[in-house]
Amino acid sequence: MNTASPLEPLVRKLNRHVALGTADCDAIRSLRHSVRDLPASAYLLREDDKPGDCAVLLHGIVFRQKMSRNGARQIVALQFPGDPLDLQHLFLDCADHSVQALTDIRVAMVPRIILRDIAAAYPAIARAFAIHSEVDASIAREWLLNTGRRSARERLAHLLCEVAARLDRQQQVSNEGYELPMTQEQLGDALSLTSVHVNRTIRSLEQEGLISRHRRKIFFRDWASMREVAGFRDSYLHLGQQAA
Amino acid sequence: MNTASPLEPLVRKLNRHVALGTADCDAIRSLRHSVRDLPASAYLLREDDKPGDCAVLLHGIVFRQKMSRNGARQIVALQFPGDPLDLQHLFLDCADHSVQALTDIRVAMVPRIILRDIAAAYPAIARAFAIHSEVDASIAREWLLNTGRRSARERLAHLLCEVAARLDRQQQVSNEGYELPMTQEQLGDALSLTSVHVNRTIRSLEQEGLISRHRRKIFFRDWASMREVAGFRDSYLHLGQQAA
DNA sequence: CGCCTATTTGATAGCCGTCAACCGGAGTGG
DNA sequence: CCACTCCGGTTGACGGCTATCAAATAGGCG
Repeated sequence: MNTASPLEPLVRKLNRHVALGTADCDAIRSLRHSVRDLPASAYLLREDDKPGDCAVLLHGIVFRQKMSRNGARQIVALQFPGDPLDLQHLFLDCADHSVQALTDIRVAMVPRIILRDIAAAYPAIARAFAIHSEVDASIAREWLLNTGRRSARERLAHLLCEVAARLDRQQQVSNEGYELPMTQEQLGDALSLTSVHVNRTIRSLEQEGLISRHRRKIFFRDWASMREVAGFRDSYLHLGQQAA
Repeated sequence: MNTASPLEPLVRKLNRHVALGTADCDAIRSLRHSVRDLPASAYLLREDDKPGDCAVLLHGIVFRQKMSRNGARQIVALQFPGDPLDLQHLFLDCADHSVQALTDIRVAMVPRIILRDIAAAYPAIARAFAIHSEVDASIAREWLLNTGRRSARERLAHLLCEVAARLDRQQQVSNEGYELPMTQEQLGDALSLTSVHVNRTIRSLEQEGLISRHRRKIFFRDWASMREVAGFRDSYLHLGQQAA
């Protein structure tokens, strides 16, 4: 078994929801690809461009964004290691949003056709891709609820809970804290707030003892209260499920 | 060729983006299903429930919604005739949102397994499903931008443009008007506004001569200005594309 | 140490929500 | 045929959450 493949994070992520066989896993590990390192704020894809190769995130954080005509930016999704970044455009020939590195990242570039082919050849992998897309869509719907119907305070708390829950699965949340390398302006763009208001809000959470911060690391001092403030229920992340 | 199948709207919709062969089309038309009529506001699926059979919308309009803990509702998607309504949950065993009839509707219920099987057996159909899901996800991202970064006026205009564009494809937009059978409260829930503010906003669009209304029918008096006000670009609907 | 970016803080303004009342049309029943 | 009812639409007054503008502080990196 070839566990040394750079694509191992993808295998782990896909295995989260579907029980892939060894043949499936090995097929993924053997995908033709090239590893590439990119600096923070590099673009992987720009809106209106034609999607090319598909990137799989191996290390770092990536965000998806759209711009309104008057220049306001909206971050519409965050992606973490193991996430395939181009399932959204696998069969479309025009990108409807941009994909950009939040931190320095490492990705594996896989030719589009290869990804399509492997899905066609391995039904379990096709299903894993489908589930991944479904969960991504579910998160987008929750974000819609978040920006549309929750106050700034709830919104911020909810995002912090979501990131913790998603990172937790990857053992990247140590005890009670994790690093969220987003500027307050980026947080604002994800939450549809201004950076000024993000600052006031995060500060109020801190002063009430719900979280504490050191550099860009965030510590949950009172996890229960945070979930309560956010109204956070993790069912939309579909974490528990092992195949359907 | 069995063009009399009730599932013809689904064939037409899937054919929009992929060139399906006759065998594919006939396979869809022959799907085991039962047609059912439901009254407005009937639930097709409730959040937290286990998804059962998959519904295909044949006639009428359906919306997807989520509720925040304090009872605020957010409509996260609209679906029109031909849309499969359960691709979002095809491989998930817990619904993350509710699906409800906006108008009286007619649906075709297809067993989940049958839908999965046909996708596995006919690659072109699997691709059509994937594309449909990708477009749905793209629309969700645009809604996120819409509620997050646009003013009430822009938001409303954008929704009106989107519905017109999506209905137009089905020749349900006569000349310059179409019926949008949503109450202002429902519009508010889709736009993250209150019904009061929807009223003021729609009224101002009307007084400026951009639209006119008669009952629930909306007429575009000045299509160009509407698009301009909304900052509407239809590329996110991926309408033009014929296969990838 | 100096520059640059990110964070923090204060004052002010405005969009939209909230509350409350009234209107108007469609269906119902007398 | 008309009164009643009910739901949705309309309107006004007021308030609050968040944006905007501006400036000072802090932190990271050369």
